[in-house]
Amino acid sequence: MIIELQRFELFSSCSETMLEELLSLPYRRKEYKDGDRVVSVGDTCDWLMLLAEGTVESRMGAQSGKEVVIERMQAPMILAPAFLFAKNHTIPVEVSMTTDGVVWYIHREAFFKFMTVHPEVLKQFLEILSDRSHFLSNKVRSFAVKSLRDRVLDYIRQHGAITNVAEAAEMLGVARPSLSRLLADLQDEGLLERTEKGIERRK
Amino acid sequence: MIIELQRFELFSSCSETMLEELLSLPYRRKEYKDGDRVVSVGDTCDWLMLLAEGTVESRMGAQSGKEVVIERMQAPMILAPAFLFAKNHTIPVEVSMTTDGVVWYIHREAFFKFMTVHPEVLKQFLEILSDRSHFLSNKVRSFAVKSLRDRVLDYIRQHGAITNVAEAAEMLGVARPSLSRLLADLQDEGLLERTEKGIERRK
DNA sequence: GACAAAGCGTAACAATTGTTACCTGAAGAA
DNA sequence: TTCTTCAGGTAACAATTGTTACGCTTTGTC
Repeated sequence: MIIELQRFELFSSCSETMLEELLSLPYRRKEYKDGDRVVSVGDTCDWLMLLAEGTVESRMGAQSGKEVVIERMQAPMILAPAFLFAKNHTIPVEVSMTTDGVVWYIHREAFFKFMTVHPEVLKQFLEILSDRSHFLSNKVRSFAVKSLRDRVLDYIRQHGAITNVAEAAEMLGVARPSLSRLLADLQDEGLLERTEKGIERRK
Repeated sequence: MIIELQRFELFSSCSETMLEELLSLPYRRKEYKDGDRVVSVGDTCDWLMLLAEGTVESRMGAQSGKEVVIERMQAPMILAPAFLFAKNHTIPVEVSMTTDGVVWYIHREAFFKFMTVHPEVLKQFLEILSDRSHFLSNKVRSFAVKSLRDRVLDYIRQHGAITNVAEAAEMLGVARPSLSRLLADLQDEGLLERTEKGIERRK
Protein backbone atom coordinates (compact mmCIF):
# COMPACT_ATOMS: atom_id res chain seq x y z
CA MET A 1 0.00 0.00 0.00
CA ILE A 2 2.76 2.39 0.95
CA ILE A 3 4.59 1.46 -2.19
CA GLU A 4 1.53 2.41 -4.22
CA LEU A 5 1.54 5.86 -2.66
CA GLN A 6 5.21 6.47 -3.23
CA ARG A 7 4.65 6.32 -6.95
CA PHE A 8 2.73 9.61 -6.75
CA GLU A 9 4.75 12.71 -7.44
CA LEU A 10 2.86 14.31 -4.58
CA PHE A 11 4.52 11.96 -2.11
CA SER A 12 7.85 11.59 -3.84
CA SER A 13 9.57 13.34 -0.95
CA CYS A 14 7.97 11.15 1.69
CA SER A 15 9.64 8.46 3.77
CA GLU A 16 7.81 5.26 4.65
CA THR A 17 7.31 6.53 8.17
CA MET A 18 5.59 9.66 6.91
CA LEU A 19 3.26 7.67 4.70
CA GLU A 20 2.39 5.36 7.55
CA GLU A 21 1.49 8.48 9.48
CA LEU A 22 -0.75 9.56 6.58
CA LEU A 23 -2.51 6.21 6.52
CA SER A 24 -3.26 6.43 10.20
CA LEU A 25 -5.67 9.19 9.20
CA PRO A 26 -9.10 8.45 7.68
CA TYR A 27 -8.80 6.89 4.23
CA ARG A 28 -10.54 4.43 1.93
CA ARG A 29 -9.65 2.33 -1.06
CA LYS A 30 -12.07 1.38 -3.79
CA GLU A 31 -11.89 -0.84 -6.84
CA TYR A 32 -13.60 0.05 -10.11
CA LYS A 33 -14.49 -1.81 -13.28
CA ASP A 34 -13.98 -0.58 -16.80
CA GLY A 35 -16.74 1.90 -17.63
CA ASP A 36 -17.63 2.71 -14.02
CA ARG A 37 -18.27 6.34 -13.29
CA VAL A 38 -15.90 7.62 -10.61
CA VAL A 39 -17.21 11.17 -10.43
CA SER A 40 -20.46 12.68 -11.69
CA VAL A 41 -21.05 16.33 -12.47
CA GLY A 42 -22.14 18.08 -9.31
CA ASP A 43 -20.60 15.61 -6.91
CA THR A 44 -19.07 17.24 -3.88
CA CYS A 45 -15.44 16.61 -3.29
CA ASP A 46 -14.38 16.00 0.29
CA TRP A 47 -11.64 13.50 -0.35
CA LEU A 48 -8.35 13.64 -2.12
CA MET A 49 -8.73 11.06 -4.88
CA LEU A 50 -5.66 9.15 -5.94
CA LEU A 51 -5.94 6.99 -9.03
CA ALA A 52 -3.51 4.20 -8.16
CA GLU A 53 -4.31 1.83 -11.02
CA GLY A 54 -6.07 2.05 -14.34
CA THR A 55 -6.95 4.76 -16.82
CA VAL A 56 -9.75 7.31 -16.79
CA GLU A 57 -11.39 9.84 -19.05
CA SER A 58 -12.99 13.12 -18.05
CA ARG A 59 -15.82 14.72 -19.97
CA MET A 60 -17.74 17.93 -20.00
CA GLY A 61 -21.20 18.34 -21.44
CA ALA A 62 -23.90 20.90 -22.07
CA GLN A 63 -27.70 20.70 -22.07
CA SER A 64 -27.62 20.61 -25.85
CA GLY A 65 -26.13 17.15 -25.56
CA LYS A 66 -22.76 18.11 -26.95
CA GLU A 67 -19.90 16.50 -25.06
CA VAL A 68 -16.16 16.89 -25.10
CA VAL A 69 -13.44 14.70 -23.67
CA ILE A 70 -11.18 16.98 -21.67
CA GLU A 71 -8.49 14.53 -20.84
CA ARG A 72 -7.46 10.91 -20.80
CA MET A 73 -5.19 9.98 -17.90
CA GLN A 74 -3.48 6.98 -16.41
CA ALA A 75 -2.32 6.06 -12.93
CA PRO A 76 -0.63 7.32 -10.87
CA MET A 77 -2.65 10.50 -11.01
CA ILE A 78 -4.60 12.74 -8.67
CA LEU A 79 -8.22 13.11 -9.70
CA ALA A 80 -9.77 16.57 -9.64
CA PRO A 81 -7.20 18.03 -7.22
CA ALA A 82 -8.45 21.51 -8.01
CA PHE A 83 -11.85 21.03 -6.46
CA LEU A 84 -10.83 19.71 -3.08
CA PHE A 85 -10.37 23.10 -1.47
CA ALA A 86 -12.74 25.23 -3.56
CA LYS A 87 -15.49 27.24 -1.88
CA ASN A 88 -17.96 25.16 -3.75
CA HIS A 89 -16.65 21.61 -3.64
CA THR A 90 -18.73 20.68 -6.62
CA ILE A 91 -17.00 18.98 -9.56
CA PRO A 92 -17.80 20.27 -13.04
CA VAL A 93 -16.69 17.22 -14.97
CA GLU A 94 -17.59 13.59 -15.26
CA VAL A 95 -14.83 11.03 -14.74
CA SER A 96 -15.14 7.42 -15.86
CA MET A 97 -12.83 4.45 -15.88
CA THR A 98 -11.58 3.29 -19.25
CA THR A 99 -10.02 0.17 -17.71
CA ASP A 100 -10.41 -1.58 -14.37
CA GLY A 101 -8.70 0.36 -11.61
CA VAL A 102 -8.22 1.42 -8.02
CA VAL A 103 -8.81 4.77 -6.32
CA TRP A 104 -7.64 5.83 -2.89
CA TYR A 105 -9.57 8.40 -0.90
CA ILE A 106 -7.88 10.51 1.77
CA HIS A 107 -9.99 12.86 3.79
CA ARG A 108 -9.58 16.56 3.08
CA GLU A 109 -8.89 17.77 6.59
CA ALA A 110 -6.52 14.93 7.28
CA PHE A 111 -4.62 15.73 4.12
CA PHE A 112 -4.60 19.44 4.92
CA LYS A 113 -3.02 18.82 8.30
CA PHE A 114 -0.51 16.49 6.73
CA MET A 115 0.49 19.26 4.31
CA THR A 116 0.89 21.87 7.02
CA VAL A 117 3.34 19.58 8.75
CA HIS A 118 5.21 18.63 5.58
CA PRO A 119 6.07 21.68 3.47
CA GLU A 120 7.59 19.56 0.72
CA VAL A 121 4.23 17.88 0.18
CA LEU A 122 2.52 21.26 0.28
CA LYS A 123 4.87 22.56 -2.36
CA GLN A 124 4.18 19.57 -4.56
CA PHE A 125 0.47 20.05 -4.14
CA LEU A 126 0.64 23.74 -5.01
CA GLU A 127 2.66 22.80 -8.04
CA ILE A 128 0.08 20.25 -9.11
CA LEU A 129 -2.77 22.73 -8.64
CA SER A 130 -0.91 25.35 -10.62
CA ASP A 131 -0.13 22.95 -13.41
CA ARG A 132 -3.81 22.18 -13.61
CA SER A 133 -4.49 25.84 -14.17
CA HIS A 134 -1.93 25.90 -16.94
CA PHE A 135 -3.60 22.91 -18.48
CA LEU A 136 -7.02 24.52 -18.30
CA SER A 137 -5.71 27.81 -19.65
CA ASN A 138 -4.38 25.97 -22.65
CA LYS A 139 -7.75 24.34 -23.15
CA VAL A 140 -9.42 27.72 -23.02
CA ARG A 141 -7.01 29.09 -25.58
CA SER A 142 -7.55 26.09 -27.83
CA PHE A 143 -11.29 26.38 -27.85
CA ALA A 144 -11.67 30.15 -27.60
CA VAL A 145 -9.15 31.47 -30.09
CA LYS A 146 -7.63 28.68 -32.12
CA SER A 147 -9.04 27.42 -35.36
CA LEU A 148 -9.89 23.76 -35.70
CA ARG A 149 -6.95 23.39 -38.08
CA ASP A 150 -4.55 24.57 -35.39
CA ARG A 151 -6.17 22.40 -32.78
CA VAL A 152 -5.73 19.38 -35.02
CA LEU A 153 -2.07 20.18 -35.62
CA ASP A 154 -1.56 20.68 -31.87
CA TYR A 155 -3.26 17.39 -31.18
CA ILE A 156 -0.94 15.58 -33.55
CA ARG A 157 2.08 17.33 -32.10
CA GLN A 158 1.08 16.13 -28.63
CA HIS A 159 -0.08 12.65 -29.50
CA GLY A 160 2.30 11.86 -32.32
CA ALA A 161 -0.45 10.74 -34.65
CA ILE A 162 -4.18 10.26 -34.93
CA THR A 163 -4.81 6.55 -34.58
CA ASN A 164 -8.54 6.78 -34.00
CA VAL A 165 -10.47 9.53 -35.74
CA ALA A 166 -13.59 9.23 -33.57
CA GLU A 167 -11.60 9.51 -30.34
CA ALA A 168 -9.68 12.51 -31.63
CA ALA A 169 -12.93 14.18 -32.68
CA GLU A 170 -14.25 13.80 -29.12
CA MET A 171 -11.23 15.62 -27.73
CA LEU A 172 -11.24 18.28 -30.41
CA GLY A 173 -14.90 19.02 -29.87
CA VAL A 174 -16.04 18.44 -33.45
CA ALA A 175 -18.24 15.96 -35.24
CA ARG A 176 -16.41 13.01 -36.68
CA PRO A 177 -17.28 13.68 -40.33
CA SER A 178 -16.04 17.25 -39.93
CA LEU A 179 -12.71 16.05 -38.63
CA SER A 180 -12.53 13.41 -41.33
CA ARG A 181 -13.06 16.05 -44.00
CA LEU A 182 -10.47 18.36 -42.52
CA LEU A 183 -7.91 15.56 -42.28
CA ALA A 184 -8.45 14.82 -45.96
CA ASP A 185 -7.89 18.51 -46.79
CA LEU A 186 -4.71 18.65 -44.71
CA GLN A 187 -3.40 15.60 -46.50
CA ASP A 188 -4.19 17.16 -49.86
CA GLU A 189 -2.26 20.23 -48.80
CA GLY A 190 0.69 18.05 -47.88
CA LEU A 191 0.70 18.97 -44.18
CA LEU A 192 -0.25 15.49 -43.01
CA GLU A 193 0.25 12.01 -44.31
CA ARG A 194 -1.08 8.57 -43.56
CA THR A 195 1.46 6.07 -42.19
CA GLU A 196 1.34 2.76 -40.33
CA LYS A 197 0.97 4.70 -37.09
CA GLY A 198 -2.04 6.60 -38.30
CA ILE A 199 -2.24 10.12 -39.64
CA GLU A 200 0.81 12.19 -38.76
CA ARG A 201 2.80 15.25 -39.71
CA ARG A 202 4.57 15.16 -43.00
CA LYS A 203 8.24 15.73 -42.23
CA MET B 1 -0.14 49.99 3.63
CA ILE B 2 -1.24 47.35 6.12
CA ILE B 3 -4.81 48.52 5.69
CA GLU B 4 -4.54 48.01 1.96
CA LEU B 5 -3.49 44.41 2.50
CA GLN B 6 -6.26 43.65 4.94
CA ARG B 7 -8.81 44.24 2.22
CA PHE B 8 -7.64 41.08 0.47
CA GLU B 9 -9.62 37.97 1.27
CA LEU B 10 -6.31 36.17 1.37
CA PHE B 11 -5.28 38.12 4.46
CA SER B 12 -8.71 38.49 6.04
CA SER B 13 -7.65 36.34 8.95
CA CYS B 14 -4.45 38.27 9.59
CA SER B 15 -3.73 40.59 12.48
CA GLU B 16 -1.71 43.75 11.98
CA THR B 17 1.26 42.11 13.61
CA MET B 18 1.16 39.26 11.13
CA LEU B 19 1.03 41.64 8.19
CA GLU B 20 3.95 43.61 9.54
CA GLU B 21 5.81 40.36 9.67
CA LEU B 22 4.90 39.75 6.01
CA LEU B 23 6.13 43.19 4.99
CA SER B 24 9.46 42.59 6.66
CA LEU B 25 10.03 40.11 3.84
CA PRO B 26 11.05 41.21 0.33
CA TYR B 27 8.28 43.12 -1.39
CA ARG B 28 7.73 45.95 -3.86
CA ARG B 29 4.95 48.33 -4.80
CA LYS B 30 4.40 49.71 -8.27
CA GLU B 31 2.05 52.26 -9.77
CA TYR B 32 0.53 51.84 -13.21
CA LYS B 33 -1.27 54.10 -15.66
CA ASP B 34 -4.39 53.27 -17.60
CA GLY B 35 -3.45 51.05 -20.53
CA ASP B 36 -0.14 49.87 -19.08
CA ARG B 37 0.64 46.24 -19.54
CA VAL B 38 1.18 44.54 -16.19
CA VAL B 39 1.92 41.06 -17.51
CA SER B 40 2.88 39.89 -20.98
CA VAL B 41 2.45 36.39 -22.34
CA GLY B 42 5.50 34.36 -21.45
CA ASP B 43 6.53 36.44 -18.46
CA THR B 44 7.83 34.40 -15.60
CA CYS B 45 6.04 34.76 -12.34
CA ASP B 46 8.20 34.85 -9.21
CA TRP B 47 6.13 37.27 -7.20
CA LEU B 48 2.68 37.16 -5.74
CA MET B 49 0.92 40.07 -7.46
CA LEU B 50 -1.73 41.92 -5.50
CA LEU B 51 -3.83 44.43 -7.40
CA ALA B 52 -4.52 46.97 -4.65
CA GLU B 53 -6.11 49.68 -6.76
CA GLY B 54 -7.60 49.94 -10.22
CA THR B 55 -9.11 47.60 -12.75
CA VAL B 56 -7.47 45.21 -15.20
CA GLU B 57 -8.35 43.07 -18.15
CA SER B 58 -6.76 39.76 -19.16
CA ARG B 59 -6.55 38.56 -22.73
CA MET B 60 -5.57 35.47 -24.63
CA GLY B 61 -4.53 35.44 -28.25
CA ALA B 62 -3.47 33.12 -31.04
CA GLN B 63 -1.09 33.51 -33.98
CA SER B 64 -4.06 34.05 -36.22
CA GLY B 65 -4.57 37.37 -34.47
CA LYS B 66 -7.83 36.41 -32.82
CA GLU B 67 -8.05 37.62 -29.24
CA VAL B 68 -10.45 37.02 -26.41
CA VAL B 69 -10.91 38.87 -23.15
CA ILE B 70 -10.90 36.25 -20.44
CA GLU B 71 -11.81 38.44 -17.53
CA ARG B 72 -12.22 42.00 -16.30
CA MET B 73 -11.32 42.45 -12.64
CA GLN B 74 -11.10 45.13 -10.05
CA ALA B 75 -9.04 45.58 -6.90
CA PRO B 76 -8.61 44.02 -4.44
CA MET B 77 -7.64 40.98 -6.47
CA ILE B 78 -4.71 38.60 -6.79
CA LEU B 79 -3.26 38.56 -10.29
CA ALA B 80 -2.45 35.21 -11.84
CA PRO B 81 -2.25 33.34 -8.53
CA ALA B 82 -2.28 30.07 -10.37
CA PHE B 83 1.09 30.51 -12.01
CA LEU B 84 3.15 31.39 -8.99
CA PHE B 85 3.92 27.81 -8.02
CA ALA B 86 3.66 26.08 -11.37
CA LYS B 87 6.57 24.03 -12.70
CA ASN B 88 6.80 26.44 -15.53
CA HIS B 89 6.25 29.88 -14.06
CA THR B 90 5.29 31.27 -17.40
CA ILE B 91 2.03 33.21 -17.70
CA PRO B 92 -0.25 32.36 -20.62
CA VAL B 93 -2.28 35.57 -20.61
CA GLU B 94 -1.71 39.24 -21.07
CA VAL B 95 -2.90 41.56 -18.30
CA SER B 96 -3.38 45.31 -18.84
CA MET B 97 -4.68 48.13 -16.70
CA THR B 98 -8.02 49.58 -17.70
CA THR B 99 -7.62 52.42 -15.17
CA ASP B 100 -4.69 53.79 -13.18
CA GLY B 101 -3.74 51.44 -10.38
CA VAL B 102 -1.30 49.96 -7.89
CA VAL B 103 0.19 46.48 -7.70
CA TRP B 104 2.09 44.97 -4.77
CA TYR B 105 4.69 42.29 -5.32
CA ILE B 106 5.59 39.79 -2.62
CA HIS B 107 8.35 37.33 -3.27
CA ARG B 108 7.32 33.76 -3.81
CA GLU B 109 9.54 32.10 -1.26
CA ALA B 110 8.74 34.69 1.36
CA PHE B 111 5.06 34.16 0.80
CA PHE B 112 5.46 30.40 0.87
CA LYS B 113 7.16 30.52 4.25
CA PHE B 114 4.49 32.86 5.51
CA MET B 115 1.82 30.35 4.47
CA THR B 116 3.51 27.42 6.14
CA VAL B 117 3.46 29.36 9.39
CA HIS B 118 -0.13 30.57 9.01
CA PRO B 119 -2.46 27.74 8.00
CA GLU B 120 -5.44 30.10 7.71
CA VAL B 121 -3.66 31.98 4.96
CA LEU B 122 -2.69 28.72 3.32
CA LYS B 123 -6.30 27.60 3.36
CA GLN B 124 -7.40 30.86 1.79
CA PHE B 125 -4.76 30.56 -0.88
CA LEU B 126 -5.76 26.98 -1.70
CA GLU B 127 -9.35 28.15 -1.91
CA ILE B 128 -8.41 30.95 -4.29
CA LEU B 129 -6.38 28.60 -6.48
CA SER B 130 -9.24 26.12 -6.56
CA ASP B 131 -11.77 28.79 -7.41
CA ARG B 132 -9.57 29.78 -10.31
CA SER B 133 -9.76 26.25 -11.61
CA HIS B 134 -13.53 26.37 -11.33
CA PHE B 135 -13.52 29.61 -13.23
CA LEU B 136 -11.32 28.18 -15.97
CA SER B 137 -13.37 24.99 -16.16
CA ASN B 138 -16.43 27.09 -16.77
CA LYS B 139 -14.63 28.95 -19.53
CA VAL B 140 -13.66 25.68 -21.13
CA ARG B 141 -17.23 24.47 -20.98
CA SER B 142 -18.49 27.74 -22.44
CA PHE B 143 -16.19 27.67 -25.41
CA ALA B 144 -15.95 23.93 -25.98
CA VAL B 145 -19.53 22.74 -25.71
CA LYS B 146 -21.93 25.66 -25.45
CA SER B 147 -23.51 27.38 -28.40
CA LEU B 148 -23.03 31.11 -28.84
CA ARG B 149 -26.70 31.60 -27.96
CA ASP B 150 -26.18 29.97 -24.59
CA ARG B 151 -22.99 31.92 -23.99
CA VAL B 152 -24.83 35.15 -24.67
CA LEU B 153 -27.63 34.24 -22.29
CA ASP B 154 -25.07 33.27 -19.63
CA TYR B 155 -23.27 36.55 -20.16
CA ILE B 156 -26.46 38.51 -19.59
CA ARG B 157 -27.31 36.43 -16.55
CA GLN B 158 -23.91 37.28 -15.07
CA HIS B 159 -23.66 40.90 -16.10
CA GLY B 160 -27.30 41.89 -15.90
CA ALA B 161 -27.32 43.43 -19.35
CA ILE B 162 -25.19 44.12 -22.39
CA THR B 163 -24.29 47.79 -22.28
CA ASN B 164 -21.52 47.67 -24.85
CA VAL B 165 -21.82 45.25 -27.71
CA ALA B 166 -18.19 45.46 -28.79
CA GLU B 167 -16.92 44.69 -25.27
CA ALA B 168 -19.32 41.79 -24.91
CA ALA B 169 -18.21 40.41 -28.27
CA GLU B 170 -14.60 40.43 -27.07
CA MET B 171 -15.49 38.30 -24.05
CA LEU B 172 -17.73 35.98 -26.01
CA GLY B 173 -15.08 35.38 -28.62
CA VAL B 174 -17.11 36.42 -31.65
CA ALA B 175 -16.97 39.21 -34.20
CA ARG B 176 -19.06 42.22 -33.30
CA PRO B 177 -21.40 42.02 -36.31
CA SER B 178 -22.08 38.36 -35.51
CA LEU B 179 -23.09 39.22 -31.97
CA SER B 180 -25.14 42.13 -33.19
CA ARG B 181 -27.05 39.89 -35.55
CA LEU B 182 -27.66 37.27 -32.88
CA LEU B 183 -28.91 39.89 -30.42
CA ALA B 184 -31.39 41.08 -33.02
CA ASP B 185 -32.60 37.51 -33.50
CA LEU B 186 -32.97 36.96 -29.76
CA GLN B 187 -35.01 40.13 -29.50
CA ASP B 188 -37.23 39.00 -32.36
CA GLU B 189 -37.80 35.74 -30.53
CA GLY B 190 -38.79 37.66 -27.43
CA LEU B 191 -35.97 36.32 -25.25
CA LEU B 192 -34.25 39.67 -24.88
CA GLU B 193 -35.38 43.27 -24.91
CA ARG B 194 -33.74 46.65 -25.08
CA THR B 195 -34.10 48.85 -21.98
CA GLU B 196 -32.39 51.92 -20.60
CA LYS B 197 -29.75 49.64 -19.07
CA GLY B 198 -28.93 48.04 -22.38
CA ILE B 199 -30.05 44.71 -23.75
CA GLU B 200 -31.38 42.41 -21.06
CA ARG B 201 -33.59 39.41 -20.43
CA ARG B 202 -37.24 39.95 -21.09
CA LYS B 203 -39.25 40.30 -17.84
C1' DG C 1 -23.27 75.08 -36.66
C1' DA C 2 -19.57 72.05 -38.69
C1' DC C 3 -16.85 68.30 -38.05
C1' DA C 4 -14.86 64.04 -36.34
C1' DA C 5 -15.10 59.96 -33.79
C1' DA C 6 -17.69 56.19 -31.33
C1' DG C 7 -20.92 52.84 -31.14
C1' DC C 8 -24.09 50.33 -33.36
C1' DG C 9 -27.19 48.13 -37.00
C1' DT C 10 -27.28 45.67 -41.17
C1' DA C 11 -26.73 43.54 -45.71
C1' DA C 12 -24.24 40.47 -48.93
C1' DC C 13 -21.35 37.08 -49.41
C1' DA C 14 -17.60 33.69 -47.92
C1' DA C 15 -15.86 30.17 -44.93
C1' DT C 16 -16.44 26.82 -41.50
C1' DT C 17 -18.74 23.25 -39.17
C1' DG C 18 -22.88 20.32 -38.22
C1' DT C 19 -26.22 16.72 -39.82
C1' DT C 20 -27.70 12.93 -42.01
C1' DA C 21 -27.23 9.23 -44.67
C1' DC C 22 -24.91 5.93 -47.16
C1' DC C 23 -20.86 3.22 -48.73
C1' DT C 24 -16.60 0.55 -48.24
C1' DG C 25 -13.24 -2.44 -46.25
C1' DA C 26 -11.22 -4.98 -42.43
C1' DA C 27 -11.65 -7.98 -38.52
C1' DG C 28 -13.97 -11.40 -35.97
C1' DA C 29 -17.54 -14.80 -34.92
C1' DA C 30 -20.56 -18.43 -36.24
C1' DT D 1 -17.63 -19.11 -46.12
C1' DT D 2 -21.12 -15.92 -44.49
C1' DC D 3 -22.62 -12.60 -41.39
C1' DT D 4 -22.03 -8.93 -38.25
C1' DT D 5 -19.74 -5.21 -36.31
C1' DC D 6 -16.67 -1.45 -36.22
C1' DA D 7 -13.91 2.35 -38.07
C1' DG D 8 -13.89 5.51 -41.30
C1' DG D 9 -14.55 7.98 -45.97
C1' DT D 10 -17.69 11.01 -48.33
C1' DA D 11 -21.44 13.61 -50.40
C1' DA D 12 -25.34 16.85 -50.10
C1' DC D 13 -27.34 20.13 -47.70
C1' DA D 14 -28.30 23.12 -43.49
C1' DA D 15 -26.85 26.15 -39.88
C1' DT D 16 -23.62 29.10 -37.86
C1' DT D 17 -20.19 32.49 -37.82
C1' DG D 18 -16.70 35.55 -40.14
C1' DT D 19 -15.66 39.46 -43.30
C1' DT D 20 -16.24 43.58 -45.38
C1' DA D 21 -18.41 47.54 -46.23
C1' DC D 22 -21.65 51.03 -45.59
C1' DG D 23 -24.98 54.05 -43.19
C1' DC D 24 -27.12 56.10 -39.14
C1' DT D 25 -27.16 58.39 -34.64
C1' DT D 26 -25.06 60.44 -30.74
C1' DT D 27 -21.56 62.94 -28.54
C1' DG D 28 -18.07 66.09 -27.91
C1' DT D 29 -14.99 69.70 -29.75
C1' DC D 30 -13.86 73.60 -32.11
